[in-house]
Amino acid sequence: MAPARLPPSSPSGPAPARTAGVPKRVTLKDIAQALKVSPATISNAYNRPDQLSPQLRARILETAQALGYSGPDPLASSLRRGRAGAVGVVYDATLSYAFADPAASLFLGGLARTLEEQNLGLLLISGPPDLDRPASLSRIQGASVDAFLVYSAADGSELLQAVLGRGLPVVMVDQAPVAGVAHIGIDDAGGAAEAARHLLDLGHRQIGVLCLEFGPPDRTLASSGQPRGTVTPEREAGLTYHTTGERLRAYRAAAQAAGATLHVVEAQDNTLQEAEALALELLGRQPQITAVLCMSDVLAQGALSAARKLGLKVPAHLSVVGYDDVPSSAALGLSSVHQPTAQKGELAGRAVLELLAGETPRARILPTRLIVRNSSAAVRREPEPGTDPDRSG
Amino acid sequence: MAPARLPPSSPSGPAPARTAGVPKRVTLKDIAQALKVSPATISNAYNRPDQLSPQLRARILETAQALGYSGPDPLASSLRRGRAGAVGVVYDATLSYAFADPAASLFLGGLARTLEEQNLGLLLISGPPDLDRPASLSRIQGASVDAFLVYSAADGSELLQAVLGRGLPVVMVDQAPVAGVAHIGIDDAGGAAEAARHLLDLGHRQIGVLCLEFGPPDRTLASSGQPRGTVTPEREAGLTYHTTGERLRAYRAAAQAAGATLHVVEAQDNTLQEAEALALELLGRQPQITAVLCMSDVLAQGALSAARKLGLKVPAHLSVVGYDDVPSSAALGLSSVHQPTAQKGELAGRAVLELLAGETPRARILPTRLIVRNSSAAVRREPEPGTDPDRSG
DNA sequence: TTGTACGCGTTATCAT
DNA sequence: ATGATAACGCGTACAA
Repeated sequence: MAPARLPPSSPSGPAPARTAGVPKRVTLKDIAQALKVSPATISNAYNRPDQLSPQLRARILETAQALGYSGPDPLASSLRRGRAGAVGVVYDATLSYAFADPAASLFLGGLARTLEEQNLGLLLISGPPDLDRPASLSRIQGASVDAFLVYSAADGSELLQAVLGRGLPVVMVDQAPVAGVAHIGIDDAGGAAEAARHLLDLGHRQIGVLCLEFGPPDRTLASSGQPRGTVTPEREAGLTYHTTGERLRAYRAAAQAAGATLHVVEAQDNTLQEAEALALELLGRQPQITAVLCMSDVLAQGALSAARKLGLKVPAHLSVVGYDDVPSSAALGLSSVHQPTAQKGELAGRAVLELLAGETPRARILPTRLIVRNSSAAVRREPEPGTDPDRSG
Repeated sequence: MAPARLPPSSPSGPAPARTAGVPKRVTLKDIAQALKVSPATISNAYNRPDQLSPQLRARILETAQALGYSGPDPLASSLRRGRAGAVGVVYDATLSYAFADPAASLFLGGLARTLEEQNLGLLLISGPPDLDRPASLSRIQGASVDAFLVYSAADGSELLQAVLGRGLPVVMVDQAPVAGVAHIGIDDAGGAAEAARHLLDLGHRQIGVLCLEFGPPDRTLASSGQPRGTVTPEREAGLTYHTTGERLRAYRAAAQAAGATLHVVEAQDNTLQEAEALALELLGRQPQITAVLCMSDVLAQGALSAARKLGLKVPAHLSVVGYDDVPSSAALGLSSVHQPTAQKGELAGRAVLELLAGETPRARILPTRLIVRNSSAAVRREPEPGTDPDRSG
């Protein structure tokens, strides 16, 4: 049967070639034959109009239209030229999660803007739908791209290996540096330390920490009797997400210096819903907590939501500090660590372009800084924290 | 000079072939020659392991590794197989704007999830960086894809024409239906009508409307003396974004039926910042407004932000209703029209898959429904609206 | 200004 | 289980 091709439904377009038995695809050669011209001339008509008499070119375009030929096949063209015209963007998580984070979107936007300049497309390649590694790997091996950009993959991830194995130019973003690979990142630790010190300076000493994922999901955890998000030593041993590690270590160092106690839980998904559930559980279990450090604004927004459900006023009863400073956080009055997310995307794009041009981009670490809004305040000096009737809500 | 290829920096990998003058790329044929085997066998070693003695396959993989061959070239493979392994996603706006909307992200996430099942990649193709139509068009013509998905393009957009011109399967989402083209959408008008009636039922009769873009930017507006966002008859004549049109007409019909007055402004960008600025201007100019209808939650969040800056309490002084019901809106307590955004993406993906399989997907219009939260309330019966001291802030 | 010839790297088919 | 051959659709020297 005919392949899944819709007829050109533009009312203006003439009908495609004659229906001669097999609906064979029209190619450049067909046009050449129809016009008794060389294929090269047809090619030139599309790619180098200056090599052609305008009139011949007009005739060519015309009969091409008439025969239903819509220009050189991009695939064949790419093969011949040796450039795919696209950059592969690899995430070590399902795309649906990637897209759930506004920060990721911002980054991709910046990246796209830069790559568009050179007419490069963005081929999105996500991590495992669940745990289907092989499928992801084959998607990497089969990607028609000129370069790769790896974003937030776990240290030593198979995806990373697969990408490196392709032997194409690679730029890594928000990852542990790998020797010989271009690299763009932010000052994760600096921002985290600033956030932690901010809360410590406000007098908080019992601080909850909502972490991003430590690493790929650990199935063994599901069966343990512990509440979701519990950070066991085993779990912490699998701390392979660079960003999570950097931030957590910085939180801890600051807390230790101030003699404060951290209550750390891990959000398996970077979603508002997950964060809300975790925060509810954590605050219920540890009512002495007066502040929450969050590794993303999405998590922080979940914490805000949990606070509201518990009847806790922010920042009077509970301080919340996020990370990323996504646009909606300004509207929410959320204190957060700002990072130049879109710029990070642009720089990553530049790095790709430089690599493609044979240059060697230098590694860049972008600055972070805390933006204080209305979600953080000095700890309340109460007679008996924990017996506050407000907290029973 | 050597092309922009990074050396395989994995410490375990052996060095790539000998450095014999030209760093010519190793191909399947090279492996075949090195092993004195047929190219077909090498191909089989990668694609059909069962057609091979395990030992021969092992030898092949081994020398491939030694020679720095990382498997069949995806481009050549695609050319030969006749499938590009990717779907082109076309936006009629810069990707950076596309990504700025959480709803768009959600949609893409759902889409990606579905396409991943068939190992199809997502090739993102955005509209003009500014007004550089030709570049966008060439990106469409040069995209190595098996199908296209067009999302929110203007009616009759050149991008749309270019896509249709490729003769590939096409799915359109959130667009005016085009005969013969698969189509997924939502009940834009129904949701908008519900939102409007909600405010009207609450007694609001002076309602601001923050619209999404009417169509591609109109340069002539910039020089006119009118405030940004003003909806002139000329501008409204260029109302080519289907979603905007559907929603606006529904708002108007409902308002007219209730004898209410609408104050319509157009946000040229779907961003919180733009919406905030527009809302500030609008509420300053028309203080009698008691409610704002917004065509997206991003715009609504901007309106909330503006209200705060004006010292207006929501919903006591001002009601705000959004559209899309993105995740963060729940945390903000924003009343909004919910649409099954992620599901829309999945269905769009299904439609693409069906088209690729030679089937004809049926058009689907997904339902919308208003979610009432805390940003909308009955209009205040005040002695003199407009003289309220609170509003002078 | 136009044509010729070849190669890009792979895979399907059919044979052995 | 393995091999030979012919496409796939196009771009580019180079020659005419």
